[in-house]
Amino acid sequence: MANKIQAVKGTREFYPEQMALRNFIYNKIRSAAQAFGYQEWDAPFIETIDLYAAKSGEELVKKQSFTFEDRGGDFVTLRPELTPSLARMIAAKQGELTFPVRWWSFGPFWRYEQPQKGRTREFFQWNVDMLGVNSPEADAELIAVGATFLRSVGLSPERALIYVNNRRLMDSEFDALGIPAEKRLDVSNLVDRRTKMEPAKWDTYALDLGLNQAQLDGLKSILGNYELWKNSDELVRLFATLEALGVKEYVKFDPNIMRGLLYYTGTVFEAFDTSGSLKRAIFGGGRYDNLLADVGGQPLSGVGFAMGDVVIGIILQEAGLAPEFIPSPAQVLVTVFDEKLWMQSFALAAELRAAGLNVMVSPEPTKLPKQFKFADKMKMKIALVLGPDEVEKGLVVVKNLVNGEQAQVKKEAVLDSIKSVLKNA
RNA sequence: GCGGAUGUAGCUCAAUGGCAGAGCAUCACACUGUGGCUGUGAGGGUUGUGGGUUCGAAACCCAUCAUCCGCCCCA
Repeated sequence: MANKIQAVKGTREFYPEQMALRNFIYNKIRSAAQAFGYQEWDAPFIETIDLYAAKSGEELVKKQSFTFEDRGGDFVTLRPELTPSLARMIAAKQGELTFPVRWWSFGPFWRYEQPQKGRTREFFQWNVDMLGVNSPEADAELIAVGATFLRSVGLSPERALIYVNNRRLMDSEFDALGIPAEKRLDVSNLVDRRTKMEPAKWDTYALDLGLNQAQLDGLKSILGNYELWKNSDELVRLFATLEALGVKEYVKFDPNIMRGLLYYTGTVFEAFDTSGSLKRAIFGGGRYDNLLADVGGQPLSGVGFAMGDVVIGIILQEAGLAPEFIPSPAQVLVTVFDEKLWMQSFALAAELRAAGLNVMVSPEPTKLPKQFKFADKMKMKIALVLGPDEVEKGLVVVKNLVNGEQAQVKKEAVLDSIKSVLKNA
């Protein structure tokens, strides 16, 4: 056991059961994105370190990404996020793309962080972006894509909500309090930490940052004011659009949602599970301006969000919303009676596959009970038996494994018999 | 990078210094043309690894590795 080579820390091993969940998520993601006309795309999994260093800061890249020197002496990074690649690819074809661009992607990402519940070093992430339009109505569409996904996996608004805020609104509120622009990053961090700290310590922290008591009281008043969105034309339009799009029940205004200051400039949003054991965001995103500035494109506004597969996977399992795992994609087993009749079973299976069925045949002439047990474990629906009696008369036994009923039918009628059993199963 | 917990059969876990066990799973048989249910039996262990204390260690001590949980961070 000690000599076994273990999987790299934080990587994922997808046994068929986990793979089924991943594919379930993928299929729901695809449906939600395509329902709004988004196109699937992807970028390289490996990029030069410079692509991230330019925007994200070198320390972040070196500490929290998988970076190594390739055989040619170049430093490359396993992609920790998709946005820089998106920016480059959009900029490269900015003159020929049809705007607004609506793109979505689902693929692997890597971050060199300490694994814990809901976080791994290797994960799959759904990215959805709309580029080339700057309007609250576009923001609402992205939120609606996310809400459509939540609804499609069975997460009701009682179970999951998308909290929305607006950076411009908060900036003007901070201005009104006399908080200088250079303190905004600190204040954003302060707001982000509010739920994690004890109130008294949070107050001290705020005063340490240089806020005066009046500003602190004003800040608390803002963060407790859930009607504040009415002061923002953008948010008023956003919520009107969400109502028209039929997803308003999934969305709540919350002045505590900040998402840092790195590149969000307008609407920001984060989805949370409201009743599970995980306090991590399901997905998050917002509006960003000047996405292409660092990669040499013309200014272009966009809105987008990202969702990792790990947190949503845990939530679906805890909520009992993960689909039942069906081990075998084949619903029909053609049993092998004995070595003499073995090839007849293979031939029958081939006929059935040609007719479009998924069919398995035992790869060895084992005892019938063993073959039936196998079919049972694989949750197969039908077993066929080709014994000496049947072969002699041109018959096949079709057994319904769900209710145990079986019948001898003519070989030509096997397909119809199977289809009728499957229809009723 | 920091802190806490846990490593015993394939899995979930007992055994608190004195013979390493149970349940589930696996396999066989009851049942040589039929799965699930039941019964009987069998196989399966360098107690994560290395060292130390002891007449004696799964247990106590040290180190190490791994996993989980949290902090930091979260592009």
